[in-house]
Amino acid sequence: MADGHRGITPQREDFSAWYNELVTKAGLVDRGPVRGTMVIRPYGYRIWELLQADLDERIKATGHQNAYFPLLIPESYLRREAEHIEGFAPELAVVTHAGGKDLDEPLVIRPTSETIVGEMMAKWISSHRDLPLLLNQWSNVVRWELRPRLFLRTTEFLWQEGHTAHIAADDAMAETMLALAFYQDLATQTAAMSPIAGEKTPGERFAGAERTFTIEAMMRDGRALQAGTTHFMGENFARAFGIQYTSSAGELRFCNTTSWGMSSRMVGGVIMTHGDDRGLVLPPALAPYQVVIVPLGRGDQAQDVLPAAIDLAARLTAAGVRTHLDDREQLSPGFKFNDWELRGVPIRLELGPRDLAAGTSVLARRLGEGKEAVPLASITERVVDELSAFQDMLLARATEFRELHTATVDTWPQFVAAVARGWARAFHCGQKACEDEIKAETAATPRCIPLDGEPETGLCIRCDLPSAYGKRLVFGRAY
RNA sequence: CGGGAUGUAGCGCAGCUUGGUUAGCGCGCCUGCUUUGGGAGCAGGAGGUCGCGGGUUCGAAUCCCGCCAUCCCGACCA
Repeated sequence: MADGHRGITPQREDFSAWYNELVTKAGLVDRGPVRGTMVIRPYGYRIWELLQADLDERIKATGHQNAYFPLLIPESYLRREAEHIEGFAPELAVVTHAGGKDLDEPLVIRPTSETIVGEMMAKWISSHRDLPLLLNQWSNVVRWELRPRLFLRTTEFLWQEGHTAHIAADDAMAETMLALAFYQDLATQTAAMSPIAGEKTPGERFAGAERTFTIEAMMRDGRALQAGTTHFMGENFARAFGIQYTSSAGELRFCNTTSWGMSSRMVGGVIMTHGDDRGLVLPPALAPYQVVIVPLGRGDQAQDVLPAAIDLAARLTAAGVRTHLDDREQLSPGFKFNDWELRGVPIRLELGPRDLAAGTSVLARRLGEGKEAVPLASITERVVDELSAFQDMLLARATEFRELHTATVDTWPQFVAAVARGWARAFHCGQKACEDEIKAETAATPRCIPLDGEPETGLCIRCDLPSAYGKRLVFGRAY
């Protein structure tokens, strides 16, 4: 039935409306009572947990340890690093009243934890033997952003922040690149996104960092999403917080530090990378349910079908497949099909009297046409193969989409056209003022200096000065 | 902070211009019966301080003043 209230606004009609309707209708989130806050519902939180588990494993496997630092930070800490406070001051939430009285010193709700981690590192590090110190924390942070968007930029968000201290700048740089690889691998292998890894231009750097790196993913509206970021701080924070060690030669030296983060924004990235007009499309590695079984038939028929469905679910679960049996009696099969398509389940299995008689189950993929009857005897192997193929297909599709919407350009009109529908690879002079002009005219910003870009020189796409980075930059409109 | 819009049942909306009995509709929810291979049908039922505060009036969801909140588009940003 074509009841207008069902379904969601098509992407082409209004991408933002599509996104907002989808995240709520698919049961991922609800809005919180405070502006810009969101309640992450079980289905959405499970996706986050799967991302979290995957990344946490990568972090621990490389010698990092999890710790937890306090939510409240003395305001004075933030002021220790000049650029840092300047960058974050406008978006801080500050507690000025507690325990029934005004506080002597206001407490900042962490927007990020460099300062308090730095303070503690200074206490814990005294010798070169204490280095490197490799820490990570999973936490929430609060930033009073001007323009919230569900998952992409919420007032409070969940993330992971790595903080490390090293002897040599080289070591800290290697760490910065290692963390970038975590994100690139997570995004590619697990989220089936196809981001470009690269360095931020000086104008886009993290407040207080010497160098900032990023992975930039392309959403289906052609815009860019920063999906993970790593920072080489040099000695900036070490000097601000007194993070010093005595070297083997007996000299007192400052550490080189790094920080790096991946947030719940990534969930929004997954949605906008793969979703379509029917709803979510989840990569199997992140799908709360990889397979949903819809039993068909009722009454006497159900007496045969339901036990068979339960058995099928058990076999799939035993094979390591996250399986859900949709045994809701009051809902019709058609409703369930649409519901699970909205919720992005990669594979649906239908099991009814006709299937039981034939010894099969009908398999339907979230993308692609048609259904197929699969023998029950070999179904677990088949499902495992299908999930793997689905995961690969999504990555290939995301990569193809990104390439199709990225143009290498050498003239301003080409540039304008390219960033209107996707990304442009172009030369830039490196001047901040020139970046600003480009942004004012096209809404596009330099997303990154791609790591894998070919060495090349040319003239700035905007002002014709010589290129500053020895290769083309990726430009795009960003979230 | 600039521009635009909206606040009426869990959700989506109508009613407001031209004030007037118990404030409606669709979806959802509850009960019963019938249904179930692509968003089921019928019958009955529950659910509302009409965002908040003033004002005008015999009478305000409706008119006037003020306030608050949220959403969308920009600037800021993971």
